Amino acid sequence: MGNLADRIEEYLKQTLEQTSVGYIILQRSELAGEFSCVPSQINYVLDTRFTVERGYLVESRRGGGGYLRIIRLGLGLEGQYQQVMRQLIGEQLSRERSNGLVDRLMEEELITIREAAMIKCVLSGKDLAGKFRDWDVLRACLMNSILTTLSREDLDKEGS
Amino acid sequence: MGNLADRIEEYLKQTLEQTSVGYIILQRSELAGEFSCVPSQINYVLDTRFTVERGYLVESRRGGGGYLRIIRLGLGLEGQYQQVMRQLIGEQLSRERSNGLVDRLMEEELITIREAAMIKCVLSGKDLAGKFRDWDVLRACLMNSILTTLSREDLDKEGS
DNA sequence: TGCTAGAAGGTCAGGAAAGGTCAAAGACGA
DNA sequence: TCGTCTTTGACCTTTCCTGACCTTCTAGCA
Repeated sequence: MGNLADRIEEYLKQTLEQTSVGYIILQRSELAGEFSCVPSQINYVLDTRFTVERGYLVESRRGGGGYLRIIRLGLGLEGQYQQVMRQLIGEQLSRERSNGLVDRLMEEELITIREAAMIKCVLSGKDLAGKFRDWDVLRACLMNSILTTLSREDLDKEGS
Repeated sequence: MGNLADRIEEYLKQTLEQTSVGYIILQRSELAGEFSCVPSQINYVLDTRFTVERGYLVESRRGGGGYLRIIRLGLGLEGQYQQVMRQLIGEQLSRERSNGLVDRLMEEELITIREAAMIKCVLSGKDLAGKFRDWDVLRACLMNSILTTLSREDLDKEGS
């Protein structure tokens, strides 16, 4: 474990452990400075270790005052569901199946009625009949995005 | 939020919150003085943060006795906001604009933080880069679907 | 009335301050 | 030795901030 990427990964995960808000914010160049490496090394670590599959989401902003924000995705009760769901989704997703999944999420009280309605409506493709092909592929992508958002630890169902 | 533009934005929004008339009037140079920056910085903030998508209108007048007036567009009840929004959406919708709209819906408390995150994530198109063309058209369609759901009277924000 | 100075705000280009991308070189294990 | 993982550096894009210069409006004065 002497290698740089592993050490940076370790450091970030430890910092993430300690926070209660579910995310950390940092500056790429600053972190690179601490580890005496080039900034792009940080991207390498983020790209390879902090992926959605591994339970993390990374947001960033460029320009003056820019930052990186690493968000923890839940792996608890809700997370288990997620993994199963993702397997069920696969590359393509029909409307029937997506509706089924959404209903399950609602029954488990992982999403509200309103969220369910919104998701179903978006995935129905009603408003764009004919405009796009590969709608089943698109639906799978969208459903995945939604699941990722749902497991963000910095958000809870209560909302604001 | 160490950066200047964000701080000015914050300040203006707070001032707007506190007023009851729905707008504020101020002098560009004076505000610039308070933040110790050049006047054109104020324009930058107005141009990037107080756009129509985000629910603001800026009027101004030059010359002696000139001023800036920032108006917060109210969205009223009865689905008035829908009409405004739909006009703003049109046939195509860029990501910047959709993010503005979503922020606006959240500020108006028409959607929760979680719903906002979900919508943004879906509209970001991050997970399906390259897989689809006409993403701006698709985004417009999806946003319209979402608005439709939001206007359903049988659902309220509290959800289940 | 017509002119003009001064007092606003507007525009635009350039530089600075972030983060992003990509390919090539290096390191390391099977 | 081959292939994969790591590391680096050159170059790119986005966002922010400043300053020089422009336009518009009011007021005062001849």
